Amino acid sequence: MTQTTHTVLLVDDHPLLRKGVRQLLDLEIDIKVIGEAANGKDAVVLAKELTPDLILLDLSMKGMDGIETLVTLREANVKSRVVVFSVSDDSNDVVTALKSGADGYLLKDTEPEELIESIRRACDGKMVISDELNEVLALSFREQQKSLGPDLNSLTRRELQIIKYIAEGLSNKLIGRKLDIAESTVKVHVKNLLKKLNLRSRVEAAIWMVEQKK
Amino acid sequence: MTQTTHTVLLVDDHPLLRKGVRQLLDLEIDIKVIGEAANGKDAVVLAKELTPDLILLDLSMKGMDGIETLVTLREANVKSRVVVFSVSDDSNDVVTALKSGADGYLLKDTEPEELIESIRRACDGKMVISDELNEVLALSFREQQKSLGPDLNSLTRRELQIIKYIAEGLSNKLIGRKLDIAESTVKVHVKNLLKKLNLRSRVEAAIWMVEQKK
DNA sequence: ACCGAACTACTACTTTGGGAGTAGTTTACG
DNA sequence: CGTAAACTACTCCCAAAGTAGTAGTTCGGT
Repeated sequence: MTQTTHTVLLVDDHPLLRKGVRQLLDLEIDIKVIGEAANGKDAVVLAKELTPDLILLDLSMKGMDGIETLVTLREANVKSRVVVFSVSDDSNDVVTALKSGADGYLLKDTEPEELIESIRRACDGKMVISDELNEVLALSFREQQKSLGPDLNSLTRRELQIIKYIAEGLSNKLIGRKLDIAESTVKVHVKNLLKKLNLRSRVEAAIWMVEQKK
Repeated sequence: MTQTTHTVLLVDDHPLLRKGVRQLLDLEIDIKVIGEAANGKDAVVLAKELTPDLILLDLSMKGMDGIETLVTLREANVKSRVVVFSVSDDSNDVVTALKSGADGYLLKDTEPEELIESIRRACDGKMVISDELNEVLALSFREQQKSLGPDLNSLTRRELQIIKYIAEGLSNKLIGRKLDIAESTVKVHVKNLLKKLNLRSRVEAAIWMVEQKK
C-alpha cells in the first residue's frame, strides 16, 4: 500500500488547542499540518492557497463562526474535506454542520489515537462521526419528520441574522445599526422573512424564534 | 526577589488541550505542572494529594462538571487557588463560577503569553479575569437589578390577559375584540404593563412571556 | 456572457404601536 | 362615606412597522 501524506489545515481560535493538536499530529509520519488559522477569514484564504487534504474546523469562533466558514469554503469551491472539531454535542450544531457540507464531526474530547485514525479515514473519503453522537443524530432525524413546515434553513444568511435580532427585541433601526445597513433595507428583509415563514408580524417572528431555540 | 515555583494542576477532559497547555507551561521555569485530571473526581483526589498552588479547571466536563468540582474542592477545604479555564463567555457561567469561589476566569482563546502571566498573578493571590469578560460582567450586574424587579404577580388581571395575548402575537385591535373592549383601552393596558415590567415594546413583552412559561 | 439569487437602498403610503393626558365607572376596603 | 385601584374610553401626536414597487450591485453557476 502506498503511503501518501495527508495535509491538514487547523482552524481554531484557541492557540493552545492548535498547539496540542499540532504536536500530536506531527508525531505521525503520514500526516502533515501545513497551516493554522485562528479565524474564518484566514481559514478561507489559507484553504485556497494551500489546498489541504483536510480542514479541521472549530465551530465556535468569534467573527465568522465555524458554520459560516464552512459555507464560505464550499461556496469558494474548496475541494478539501472538512471535518468539524467541536466541544458541542448539541444536535443542532451537529446537524447544521453536516447539512452545510461537513465531511465529519469530531468532539474535542476524542482520544488522540482516535483523532488520528479519524483524520486518516476522513482523508480517504470516509465520513467520520464521533461515536457519542450516534444517538444524537438518530434523535434529530425523528425531529426532522415532524417539522415539515418551512424553517430556519429556508432563510438567507441576512434574514437569519435579522430574525435573531428581532427575537432579542431590537427595532429595525437598531438592527440596521448593528448590521451597518439602512433601516429601509432591514424592512425589506423583515418583509421577506415574514412571508417565507408565513408569519404576520415581528412579534410572531420573535415568539416563533424563541420557541424554536428552546 | 525570590523566584518561587508555582505548581499547577490541570483539570480538563480534553487530552489535547491538556497537552497543549502542559507543553506551554513546561517552557516556563517558574511554573510546574504537577498533575493532570480528566474529570472532577480525579481532580479532587489529586488536589488533596498534591496541594498545588493553582488549579486550572475546565468548566465543561462530563460527569461532575467544573462548577460541581469547584464546590467540592471548596467543601473539602482545598486551599489551592482555582482558576476556571473555559470556552464559554456566557455571563451565567462566569457569574456562577465566581459566586462558587473561583479565583479567576480565563477564556481558552487567551493568548499563551497572557495565560502564563495570568497564572503567575493568580498564584500571587490576585483575581484574574479575561479582558473580554469585563463587558459581560458589567451587564450581568444590570441583569441582577432587573431580576429584582416585579414579575407577573405585579400585573393586574387585565394586564395579565393582555400580555398573554401579546405572547400569542395578537395585535391590539384583535385583543380588543377578544376581550370586548376598545383598542384604545388595550393600548392603555399595554402601556401600563410595559412600564411595570420595564420593557420597551410588545416584542420584548412577548419574548419575556414565552421565556417565562417554559 | 448571461441569468438568477441575495443584498442593498430608495420613495411613498398605510397601519400599528406607544406615550401623555383627561375622565367616567365600578369595586373593594377602612 | 370616602378613597384608591382597576378598568374603561377618548383625543392628540409621533414613531415604528409593514407593504409595494423600482433599481443598482455582486457573485456563483450554466
